[in-house]
Amino acid sequence: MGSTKLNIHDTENNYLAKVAKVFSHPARVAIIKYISCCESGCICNDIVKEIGLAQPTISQHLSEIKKIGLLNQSASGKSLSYSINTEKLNACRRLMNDFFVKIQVHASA
Amino acid sequence: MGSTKLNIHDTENNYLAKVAKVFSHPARVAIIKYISCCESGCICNDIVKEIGLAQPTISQHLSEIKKIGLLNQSASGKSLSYSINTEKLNACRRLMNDFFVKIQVHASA
DNA sequence: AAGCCATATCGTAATATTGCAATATTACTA
DNA sequence: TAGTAATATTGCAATATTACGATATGGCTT
Repeated sequence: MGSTKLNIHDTENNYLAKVAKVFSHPARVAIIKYISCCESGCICNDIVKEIGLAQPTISQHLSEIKKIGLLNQSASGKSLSYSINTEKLNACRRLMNDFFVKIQVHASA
Repeated sequence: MGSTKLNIHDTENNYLAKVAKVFSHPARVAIIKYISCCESGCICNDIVKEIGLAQPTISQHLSEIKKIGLLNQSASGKSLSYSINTEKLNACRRLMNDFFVKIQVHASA
């Protein structure tokens, strides 16, 4: 008991929930915003300074965001540089928006 | 320790995370879809039969969805009838979409 | 009023998430 | 190659979430 019963739901619903979960924590929202604002990539260490959480915590959140493929990562000297994978972001935007639109259409029928 | 540090994030990020959280569980996604498909309101008991989770679990999920104002509720005989608050749904859609668009624009700049 | 049906709430067990200190790893630099 | 800076991983404590049985509540029906 206690864990989400993924098996009783269809793949589509599970995936939408998985994507939404990435945006369901304010630190991750802030991290994504911050990365998007950095011209030509964002140094990981700067995120730690910006957000106000400990380095391991940021690292953990970054890995959650990476799991759905939303980040490009590249080495930049001894640091890592992150940037938004805009294609994936667009896919997320469409996924969520299509969901809302579908609900709206059905609800208004 | 352990709990989300809401106070270090701004209201906007906290609210977006709160909204996204509603859609971050497949059962809630399924419930919202199901309600939207029912012509003129959806009997709560039918949701229980449809989704395959126990009645108290559905009730709990419904209350999470209600918390952001996404549901209209009305008595219908001895049952409750739920329907989607389409205005609120639209607001959620815009909130998420504007967020994605803003990220996209910044990331591509 | 007694019984029944639908929903909510309570209590609790199982699991997941959040956050951080300590430590490991990786990569540059002197 | 030793030292250092940046990031990841590990381990763990605190809290939150998910799920459900038991029970309470509220409204029909007879």
